[in-house]
Amino acid sequence: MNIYQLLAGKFQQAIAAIGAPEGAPAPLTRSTRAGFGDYQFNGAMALAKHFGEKPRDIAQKIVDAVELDGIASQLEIAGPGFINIHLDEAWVAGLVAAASRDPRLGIAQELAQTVVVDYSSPNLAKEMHVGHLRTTIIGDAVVKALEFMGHKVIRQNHMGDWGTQFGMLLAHLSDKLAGKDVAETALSDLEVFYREAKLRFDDEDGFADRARDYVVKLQGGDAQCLTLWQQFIDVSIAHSEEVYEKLNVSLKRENIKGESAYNHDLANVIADLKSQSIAVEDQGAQVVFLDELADKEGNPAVYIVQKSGGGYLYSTTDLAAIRYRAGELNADRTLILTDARQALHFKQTEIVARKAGFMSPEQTYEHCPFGMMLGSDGKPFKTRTGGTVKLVDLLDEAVERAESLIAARENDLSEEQRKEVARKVGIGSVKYADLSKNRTTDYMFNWDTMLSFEGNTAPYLQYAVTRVASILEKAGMPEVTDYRIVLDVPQERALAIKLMQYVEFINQLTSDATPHVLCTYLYELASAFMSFYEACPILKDGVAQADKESRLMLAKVTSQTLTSGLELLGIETMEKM
RNA sequence: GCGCCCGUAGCUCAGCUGGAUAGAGCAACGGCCUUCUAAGCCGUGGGUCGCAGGUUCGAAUCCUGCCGGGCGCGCCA
Repeated sequence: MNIYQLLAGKFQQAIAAIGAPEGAPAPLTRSTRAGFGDYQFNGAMALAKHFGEKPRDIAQKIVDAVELDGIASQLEIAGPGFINIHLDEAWVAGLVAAASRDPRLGIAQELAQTVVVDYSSPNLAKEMHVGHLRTTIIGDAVVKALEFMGHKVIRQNHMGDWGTQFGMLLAHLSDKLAGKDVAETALSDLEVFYREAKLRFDDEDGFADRARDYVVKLQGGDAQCLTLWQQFIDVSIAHSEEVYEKLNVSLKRENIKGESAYNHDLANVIADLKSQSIAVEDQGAQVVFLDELADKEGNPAVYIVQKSGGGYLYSTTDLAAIRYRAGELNADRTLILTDARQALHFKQTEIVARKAGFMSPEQTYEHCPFGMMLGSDGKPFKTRTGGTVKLVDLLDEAVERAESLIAARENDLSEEQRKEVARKVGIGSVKYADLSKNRTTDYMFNWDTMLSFEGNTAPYLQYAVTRVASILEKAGMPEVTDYRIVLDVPQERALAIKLMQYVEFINQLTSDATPHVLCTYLYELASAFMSFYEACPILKDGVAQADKESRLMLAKVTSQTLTSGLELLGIETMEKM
């Protein structure tokens, strides 16, 4: 059950019934203040203008027309014409009871769309670094939420496995091989290997030319080059899989659709663009002039699709990818998670793709940009010496820090349990700190804040889960699940309504690719539970049996909802901490 | 020069499809553990929503112009 959708539909009908014009806005929101009911309908003021009547009179007509018998216990008109909706407690109690018997918590799946999500996409020439964290975990939360809502999701890890840098790496690799295996030839540290190659590329006579030769041979399909390249890629992929494993991210090898996968189609893309006269030659290169993005003097923006030497660019690859996703995969939506600096590129790419008919008008292409991770000084996050921070190092440090914090606390965890809790808390903290912020802007990375175990953090939510788990374990939840739920105490009522709003936030997450809205919701839910926990004893002496049963059900649904939500975010929970 | 994003409490951040008295957390201060895990709960103080106009019944939210910061703009990805 989606309360918001239900109410929105009812009010749509109501304003239509009193003669509102088609398409008149029907603004419904969750109330911001306890005194204003649970939801509020704010459409009366605008309609009053249309009808030339007093807003409160219109509000009254809407109240008379809307059919909420058994759903709302009270509708009140307040202020200039707000309609405050107080939900009927028995009705809400019924919803909670139904949710408690349903693994999906009473949430219906939507009409399935096919959604391609392009995320993570590390450059295989180097190790994954902190810059890959956001795309990887935001993307993973988005795909999990989409799947939860019943959509067909195609994960695509658009790995950078095919650029000019590979010529450089292959040249360096072939020198170092001398009969040895690729894996043991310094690929254990990709970062060092890359630096060595880059150094030679920049300084060593003749090396750059050999590197370029390798690119040509590789793109031309030279068997020996491809073999070396494949071995290199394998080692590199194994490295990213290790990171995904640590991160509890669902990307698998079969989700890889790297740049190399489109190599065979790049010439076709150019030929197509030329035959449609979309791409034209300019200074030896093939370019598209975009009048849509012209400057004030009317100079069109220039979008290069093929270099003057005949080489292809990432624009070419992205166009091929669009054609594949829209054509072969029939994607209704394509979501691309990259940093905000590429916004212009994707805007241009979409314009060109649509001109060329690579996707139909109803298919969407959604670039979901995000800001950079900054250090406490407000500058890009770097190591003390100014180097790039490897993702594995960051994650290992998180676990270590969590471990020492746990060790300093009193608990009866075994050594093994403590390690496990430290891992879940450490990784969860890093992920949650990132996921809980609006992705569009840069954000400050701070160990102390994310691991402080207070406030809107992963540990707070994980702790809430253990508290519920502890009660449920002590109560030894019986099979009978048709307990009646009563919502007499304010904290019970607030918790119940919060529980039933889960789906509203998942919907927002999937439509906007914004996991932080789910984080905010889960934090509010956990807070509502904590307040309930303090105010409403469950297993203590003197609690009436009816209250005990009802509260146990509330606790159970809370546990399921928190666990489900954290699962979508890729954050692990535990029984004890 | 042009374009995109951002500016909200001391700090970190929500809120931005226009709605009532702008919210959290941290930090500060005051309460609550012989009772379901105090990694918690309850409470107090703290704001020219960068500035100035405009639109409207109503603006942190939409529009315009400034100021400040970040990023991007023909052969890297």
